[in-house]
Amino acid sequence: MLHDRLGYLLKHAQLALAERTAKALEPLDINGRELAVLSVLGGGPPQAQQQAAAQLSVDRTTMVDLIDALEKKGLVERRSDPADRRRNLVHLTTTGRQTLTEGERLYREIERSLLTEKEADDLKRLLQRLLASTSES
Amino acid sequence: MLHDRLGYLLKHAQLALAERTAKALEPLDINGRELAVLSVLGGGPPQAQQQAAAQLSVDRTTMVDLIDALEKKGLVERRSDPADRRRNLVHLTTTGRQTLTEGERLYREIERSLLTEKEADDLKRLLQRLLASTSES
DNA sequence: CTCATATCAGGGGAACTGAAATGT
DNA sequence: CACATTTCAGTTACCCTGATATGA
Repeated sequence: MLHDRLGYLLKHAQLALAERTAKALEPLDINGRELAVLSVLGGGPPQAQQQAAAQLSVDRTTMVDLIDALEKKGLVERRSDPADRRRNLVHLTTTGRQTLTEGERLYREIERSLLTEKEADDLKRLLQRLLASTSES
Repeated sequence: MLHDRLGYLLKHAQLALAERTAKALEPLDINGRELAVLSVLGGGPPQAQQQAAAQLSVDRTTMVDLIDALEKKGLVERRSDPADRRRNLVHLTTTGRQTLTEGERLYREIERSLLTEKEADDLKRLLQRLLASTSES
């Protein structure tokens, strides 16, 4: 049976969740990836792009485009780091912070509507196991 | 915490597994997607392309390219259905069948090396739950 | 005429490589 | 000089839309 395959299930679960998330975030004019970027940037002091990229495991050049899009929407601002002017510290604007807060709320709502809390915890634990397992060997 | 997010975990677990699978299947000159196609085609009587595409949830035009690649490698053959000449019934060649058997063996080996049997079962069950949940609402 | 199947041309979005510009 | 950060140009792989040819 095909639906027994981990590869198939992972791919389609990811696609379905991404689509669902995109639809829910439409009113905020962002998608799930952009929310994740906002989340990383808003979680602490402003970071350089590459640091944020590393946390999200996205390519440095992909991060340029992501920040471009968020900046165009007025959600973040690049400001060159006075201590090291090679770096752009990415700050959230006031709107960006509001969008982050509301987006996180909507995202949590989606997760809760799809799985029980225990199921979600179990699933995350197993996925982390799988990730660790693939990366170590 | 970012690594708490289902979206992140699903995406990266899927990528990591696909990469791992591709590497393991390299000796057979196929990747995980192609193995999945062989698996669907080899699981019963020869099917038309669109039927196979539906089972894999891939686009009909994507299936054309997938079959093209497998045919070029000598693993499958298109033969027009005598009963309905619009259709191409896709047959596995002898080599294709051997590749499928060996590929399935390697794939099961990967799954077993990453997770215990119980973990894999739990994970698959939860992913199926998630998929069902996203598609119904 | 209608519908179904397969194919092809083209485009969008994501991700990467390699090189350049700038600064430490 | 070597190295780090960002940016850009170009490429690749993937999946889709829309049109066409063929046949039921």
